[in-house]
Amino acid sequence: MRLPTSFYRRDATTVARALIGCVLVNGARAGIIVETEAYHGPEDLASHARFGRGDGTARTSVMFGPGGISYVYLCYGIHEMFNIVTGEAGDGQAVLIRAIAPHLGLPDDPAIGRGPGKVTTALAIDRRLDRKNLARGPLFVAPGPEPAPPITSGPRIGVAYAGAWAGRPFRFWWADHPSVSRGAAAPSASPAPSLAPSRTTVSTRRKR
DNA sequence: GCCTGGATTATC
DNA sequence: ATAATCCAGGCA
Repeated sequence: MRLPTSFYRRDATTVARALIGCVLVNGARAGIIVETEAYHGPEDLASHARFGRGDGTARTSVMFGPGGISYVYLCYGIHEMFNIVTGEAGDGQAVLIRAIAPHLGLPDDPAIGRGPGKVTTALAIDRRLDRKNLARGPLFVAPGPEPAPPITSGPRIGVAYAGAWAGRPFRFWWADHPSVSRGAAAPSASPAPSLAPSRTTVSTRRKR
């Protein structure tokens, strides 16, 4: 059973949240989606859609098509990123799959799909699977088992350049799940920093 | 054409 | 902290 096209033809934020707990399948391999990010249309300064639809030649033109199609691109020259186009034709939206937990055909290691580059490596997804219809073919998403998992949201990762859009809570993850790429809830597990001896180097600068 | 900078990850 | 490594956008 796979999710129907209608599932994807909704707002990116709605789809990003709804995908948590679903099963991402590529052939004989599958993982449970535990972390996603919503990217909106041209108004979203963090989105690849921010430069407009680019008349057919642009890598991102697929984002302006109807929901339910894959969008796979190369980031930093090294990592393949897997996205699913959402909304209606013309919207320019997509959801990035940032982390999966191993399910079928994968080593039972919570780190195997922890991070967007790891997701594509684990499931053997690359740019040959760009622009594929998830309603048919070996690449698709199936509904997850009930009950729905606990979901938390927060700012997207690595988009500090996006001005006001950088801080919006468009990242969703399965609360406290070990395969989430960065500090899920970390409820009160914090600090108590006081007893630490003075550090000699002051490298407190945080880039992203 | 040339330059810049990423929706990252592993390692120095 | 930074190398690895490729492509799109911006400008000349």
